Amino acid sequence: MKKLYLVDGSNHAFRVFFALPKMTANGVNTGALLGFANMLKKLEKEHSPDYMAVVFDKGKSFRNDIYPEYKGHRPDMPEELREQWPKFPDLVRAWGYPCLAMAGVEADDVIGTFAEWGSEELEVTIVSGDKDFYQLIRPGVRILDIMKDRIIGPPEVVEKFGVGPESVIDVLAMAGDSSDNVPGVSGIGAKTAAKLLAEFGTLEAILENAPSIRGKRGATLVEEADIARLSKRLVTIKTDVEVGMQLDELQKDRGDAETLHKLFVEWQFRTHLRDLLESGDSSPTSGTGLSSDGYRPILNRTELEGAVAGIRKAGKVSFDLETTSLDPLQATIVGFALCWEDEGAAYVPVNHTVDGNRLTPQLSLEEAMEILDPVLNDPALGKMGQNLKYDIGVLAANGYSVQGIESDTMLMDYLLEPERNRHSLDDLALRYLGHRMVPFSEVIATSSSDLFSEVPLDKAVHYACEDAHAVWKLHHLLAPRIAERGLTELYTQLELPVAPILGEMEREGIGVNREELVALSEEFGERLETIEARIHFLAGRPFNVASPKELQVILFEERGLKPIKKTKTGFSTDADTLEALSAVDPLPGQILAYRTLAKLKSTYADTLPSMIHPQTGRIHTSFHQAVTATGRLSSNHPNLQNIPIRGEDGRRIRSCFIPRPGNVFLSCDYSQVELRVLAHFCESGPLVEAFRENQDIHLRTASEIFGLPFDQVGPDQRSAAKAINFGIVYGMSAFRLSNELRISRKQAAEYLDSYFSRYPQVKAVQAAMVETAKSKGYAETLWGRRRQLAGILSSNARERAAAERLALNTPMQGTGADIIKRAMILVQEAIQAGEISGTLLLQVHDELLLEVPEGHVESTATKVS
DNA sequence: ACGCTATCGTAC
DNA sequence: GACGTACGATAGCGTT
Repeated sequence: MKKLYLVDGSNHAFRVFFALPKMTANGVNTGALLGFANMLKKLEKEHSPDYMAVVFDKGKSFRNDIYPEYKGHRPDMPEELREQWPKFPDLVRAWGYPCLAMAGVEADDVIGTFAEWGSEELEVTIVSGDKDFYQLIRPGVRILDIMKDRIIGPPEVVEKFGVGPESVIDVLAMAGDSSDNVPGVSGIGAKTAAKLLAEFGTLEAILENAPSIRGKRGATLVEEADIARLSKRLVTIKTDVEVGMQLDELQKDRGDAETLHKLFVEWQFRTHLRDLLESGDSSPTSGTGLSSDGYRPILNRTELEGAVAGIRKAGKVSFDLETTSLDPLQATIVGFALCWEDEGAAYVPVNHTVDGNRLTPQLSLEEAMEILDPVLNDPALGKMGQNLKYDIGVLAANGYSVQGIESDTMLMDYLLEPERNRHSLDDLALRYLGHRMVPFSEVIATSSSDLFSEVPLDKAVHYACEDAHAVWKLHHLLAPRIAERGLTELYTQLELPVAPILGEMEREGIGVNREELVALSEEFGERLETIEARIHFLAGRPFNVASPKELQVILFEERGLKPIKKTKTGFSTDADTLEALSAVDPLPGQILAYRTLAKLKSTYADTLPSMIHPQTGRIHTSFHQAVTATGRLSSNHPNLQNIPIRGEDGRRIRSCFIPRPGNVFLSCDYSQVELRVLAHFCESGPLVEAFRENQDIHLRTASEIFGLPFDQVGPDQRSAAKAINFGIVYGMSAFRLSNELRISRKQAAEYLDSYFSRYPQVKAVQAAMVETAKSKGYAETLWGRRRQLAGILSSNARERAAAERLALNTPMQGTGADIIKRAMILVQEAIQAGEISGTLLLQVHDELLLEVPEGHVESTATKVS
């Protein structure tokens, strides 16, 4: 039997809107549309309908004529959804399904009519979460709640209403419906209605026999008989609407792949785009995609010189290196992809091989660079790429330099949407160009080894040219958007210059004492064994101390300790909890000691030696410039931004980092950079004064809050003030402060009140930041770096509060990040100009670590600061 | 065997 | 529930 699916469009639009977090693409709300598209896809995939229609409501219906208050209590449609409303039919139609909305009736009635028609010869499924539809259930008609993956048939109806589908209307008529504002009979709910129906059979019979029903209920039924009959008319779904369509028209047509493609690009629906492009319905070159027509190899000097002439004429070029490794220190350059025009690109192989033998003909790296080097080093010729830090790094490792860096598409996308976690070229091409790039894995699969140098030349040309081509297109698409949003200075003066500096720091690496780390690992291992034995003894049996799950059993079941807080899956055993429990039991303290050592051993002492580069003998971290939502850098493999500093054993890890002989580490850090930023925003007041007069900032805060002169502030008061200062940066609540300081919530609230009364400018600045975020939809730093705040207008208080904290924190953390990036550029310029001696090694958010020749420390330190 | 999530802990 | 930004280790569970 063929299957007919009738989708309640309005119902799903609302449900997905509330179910999904708010989303925007280019400032336009798209969350509900994405949810709807996901629903359609799921329906197709899991149910493969033969016939289908999507039905929406359209204005008021005949029910408002018979009862003006019908659906009268409904709040207005949220603006974010209203904005998306007209686009649902566009989506459905482009997808290929019929989409209806009829004036005068509701979607329910149209669906009811189709269901009536179809029930004879088709298996009808009504896709909705609305219980009103239960009345239509019968053999051949069922309900699907696709969001809960639930199919509703007669048994489920009985479970919900206590009656079969044939009596659902009567139950609804008596019980009413508060969301639709159907009155029903006073004092009767679904339970009572079902009981009455069981006794009398139908609503009419109940109303006829109402005078004989004892008590208040009988009287009410007599009084409200007309209301019950009205309610019945309201809840009864019509099944005889003049829809002006035939059943066989409810079929999927070929759809409009081009429109669908356009919509998906506009709304940035990546997975749907990928599906669409993979299904082959839309030619990959259609729309804004990329054409591979003009991709060509360059195999000799004459052709490369021709290309250079083209580049000089164009004034700019996008380039991409193909290599054999992601590590610039190990990578062999295999070829150059170049693009200097809207259509077409070229690939210059320099180290391609066929089964290990050098391919002929092709230029050597030296020959190619003879011709390309003048281009790469001509500051007047703009160079653009994707993550140029890498390409420049590889060139640098091979002794070549690059000048005239004009654009990096990864950094552009990062400035446009810093909260995104993917800024890869594949992702950008899909989002902005609607183009699916050939994945590297697919290209490499055509080679006998996993080296790009072994990839057949035609495949290599296509892959490499596509990268350079996509960068060229993306640059021209995104550069105006950067300018529109006032991000040009941030982009050209901050992010672009920082990238090659990060590359240099990565290649420079940092020295470590391998033997010392290994010795520490051994020592920690022995101490861990001792502690573990003690823990097992105290627990009375052995168990996996590293398992929070097992630990929960030991602490909260076997030892009967009182849990302090919960996690998603059980009771928390985190450090705060263990510390609190250690007052009443010796075991938690030992667990804490175990955890601390285990962390130091596994994360640092064991791992760092394996990160030592085989060629340089140093550790080369990766700095990432397009990861954090605020503009900070991140570091991994290993993360050198979280090397321990607190605690004796932690400091021993840190001391394993060593400068080169004859050099010393010079660490230059900002003091309270984020509070300084806040002071800058405040313009005046005690915070500004404190920094101007170079006071101990926490001491000053304590003195203000507690109304004491500096010399009478106690250490506890200073640390309370310190906690508040930290809290200010994060947008902390009184609850959290009370936890932090182990004081009552009331006391904490008093501290905060006292703080804000002494620092009214801070209060005002914070209010202004939240206000700006609410009106603009994003937070911004002093230099205009933006972070979209999706939840800032949310009706969910918790989500909104979280967004408000981001609105406070992001400008401070982000401006701090901007400031130190600026410092990195200035320091690097000074080093290059010979004004200071030394090398930048690390950036740790508010700190720059340099390696400086002994004897130059003082002068360098002075100049850096 | 591998990948994902949860929990925990390190830094600023 | 309740303080922002990261990265990474281990456990434990589900999928291939």
